[in-house]
Amino acid sequence: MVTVSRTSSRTSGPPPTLADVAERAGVSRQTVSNAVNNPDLLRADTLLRVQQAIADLGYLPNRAARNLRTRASHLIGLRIQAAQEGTANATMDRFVHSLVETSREAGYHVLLFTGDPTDPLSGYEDLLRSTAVDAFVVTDTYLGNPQAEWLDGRRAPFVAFGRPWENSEATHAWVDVDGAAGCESATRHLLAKGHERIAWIGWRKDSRIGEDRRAGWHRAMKEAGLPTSGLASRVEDTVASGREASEVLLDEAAPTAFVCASDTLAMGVLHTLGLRGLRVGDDVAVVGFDDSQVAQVVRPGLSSVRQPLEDVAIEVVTALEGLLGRPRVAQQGVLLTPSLVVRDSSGPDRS
Amino acid sequence: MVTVSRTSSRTSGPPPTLADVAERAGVSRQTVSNAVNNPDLLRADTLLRVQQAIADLGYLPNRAARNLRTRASHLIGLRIQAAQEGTANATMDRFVHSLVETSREAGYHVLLFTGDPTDPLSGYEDLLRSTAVDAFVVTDTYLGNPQAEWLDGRRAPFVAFGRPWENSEATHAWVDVDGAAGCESATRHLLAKGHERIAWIGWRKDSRIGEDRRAGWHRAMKEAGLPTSGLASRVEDTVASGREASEVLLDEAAPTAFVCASDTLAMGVLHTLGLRGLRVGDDVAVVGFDDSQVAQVVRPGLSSVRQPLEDVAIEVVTALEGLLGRPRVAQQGVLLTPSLVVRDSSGPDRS
DNA sequence: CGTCGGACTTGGAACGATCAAGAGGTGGCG
DNA sequence: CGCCACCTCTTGATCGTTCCAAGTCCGACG
Repeated sequence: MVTVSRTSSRTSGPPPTLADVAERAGVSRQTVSNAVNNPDLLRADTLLRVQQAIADLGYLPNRAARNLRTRASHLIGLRIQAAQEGTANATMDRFVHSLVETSREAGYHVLLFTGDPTDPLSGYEDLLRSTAVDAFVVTDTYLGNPQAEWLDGRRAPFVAFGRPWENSEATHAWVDVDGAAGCESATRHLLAKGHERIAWIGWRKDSRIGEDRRAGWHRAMKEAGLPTSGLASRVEDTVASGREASEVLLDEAAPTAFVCASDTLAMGVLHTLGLRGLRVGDDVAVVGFDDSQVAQVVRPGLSSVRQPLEDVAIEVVTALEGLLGRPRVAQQGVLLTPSLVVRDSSGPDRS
Repeated sequence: MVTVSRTSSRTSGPPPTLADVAERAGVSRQTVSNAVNNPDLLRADTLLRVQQAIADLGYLPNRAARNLRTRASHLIGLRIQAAQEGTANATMDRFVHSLVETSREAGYHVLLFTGDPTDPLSGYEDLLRSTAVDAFVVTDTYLGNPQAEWLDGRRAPFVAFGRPWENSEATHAWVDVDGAAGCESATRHLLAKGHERIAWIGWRKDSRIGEDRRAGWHRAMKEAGLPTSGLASRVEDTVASGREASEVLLDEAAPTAFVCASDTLAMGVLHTLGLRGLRVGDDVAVVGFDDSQVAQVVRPGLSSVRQPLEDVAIEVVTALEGLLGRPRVAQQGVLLTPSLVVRDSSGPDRS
């Protein structure tokens, strides 16, 4: 088998530098630099000659040298959680993919790091002070984000995926998904099918995200003139909790449908229905949140609210470009609306 | 609220440099550098004085400068796939977490990048030539890996997660999980419960990984003196394929248990059993592969072969350290054994 | 015809760290 | 006493790029 070199036939020696290109093209270093960074400054024929030399040698600027001179790394730091096997993981995975893709188009790469789970700040500081990254994407805001305040104080550019719940006067850029709108549309979807007793299973009251999603369910019910009392349950985000909560609700409030704050909880509901011999969709409808892998492969398919993570990534990168570019373009908050993926667990229209 | 600065009370100005520390400690730049990189070279009292100055100023070496001088970035490149919603994603997610964690302990960070999905090489070249990363972790080896040959040709350090199936004389470092052993132990597990007609649902014949896993099932069956003919099916890795394959197998070969090459296929089997009113575990046992999120939350729980991804990450990083360290320590291949996670889909012992 | 302005190019310095080699002091040994 | 080895620390050069200010060339204009 013959291996064809992709760009140049040079045997692998030390990589070519700006000076090598300059010599070959018969110009100076600076001219080559301009050819790369400000092509407009060169006469057309000179530019062409330089570009040819660059192609011949397979030249690419040395990252470290450029970073040192320009005081920028073109890297974006993203802290990921310790591997907790949960739905949140898969969601984050989708987001990371989109972020990497979008960042690349903007000329940035994504650097992953971890930190002590109990300390929201660990990991950030070292990267910042060693000038390893230009900016951060902060996602771990589920329990407030001291990161925001701290990074702000350090004048470190960052964009948060997640609203500043605690501090409504926060001035940093953020992008978030309107969970309330998602649950509202899920509830409306069930109302349109003829359900009237729709229950909510969400997270404990100290979860701002959980309460936000619950508000969407509540709003839709009130607008339809339906009661909500006794129809809501707030528990841990586990399958077992979802199962237990749905058992209690079925016994005490006899709902015909469930809207859940997560697919994990929704799976718990499906377990309960299975145990009681109730048909999912036909007897009791269920809608989850996150459109996880699980929702897609379980039988019957689980209707679920899907976050537009690709769009979130795009907005995050746009905000980053605003923070890092010249001139600085400040951006406040962006709220995106999720969509509902309908599957069989929604059931048929009720006559 | 009072914000307490974590390390120093300096107002955020330009970050301190080696020279700043040197001046404060009353020594030269080089001495500070040695204090950081080769503390043994300093006299104890001098070292203490320098360390105090470092702490006072909150000094951290500038990454770009160090990278330029040492010709190393302390970054490891990892190419991730375009977001295909599949079980493989979640597996990769677990691996990425472990890799980031382990790399950090070895002084490396993980840089994510993407490439044209149809071109296994795209993305690698630019990072390599711009000296953005020191090495790669190659995971996308499911369809052979021309990457290995190409990177080898470039003398680019890399470690593959996945065996060089095509080229058994490949000399690069790799780490892989023994899928055959996993499926063998899954099959043995079912044999021990008293099953005799155990079917296999795997991937199409051109998948080396799929054939390897199948070999484990085959070996266990042969060792038990049981027939395998008519009990194997090879299909696409989708839930629907798993459902269809299991229907055919049940009709034509009446197996009492299934071993599957993936949780996705196993989910298809569960669907079939549900549709036919067969009790999972009690009537027909099922074992999947990957221990995905799905296996954990479905009811009844799906027994599954779990890859030791944390250990894979450790081995990968060890191999990388061998490649990048001084002296170079060559490492060939490492094969790790997965474990079986038993859940209710295994069913009770058959009398 | 001389000078001026604009377009383009050039050499030198700087970014902040490490490498290589040298300087100063102390002690041991012939 | 003198030489050398050793330990400790310092000095100058360097990595490859971009910034800065000065230089060259050309045609145009007074």
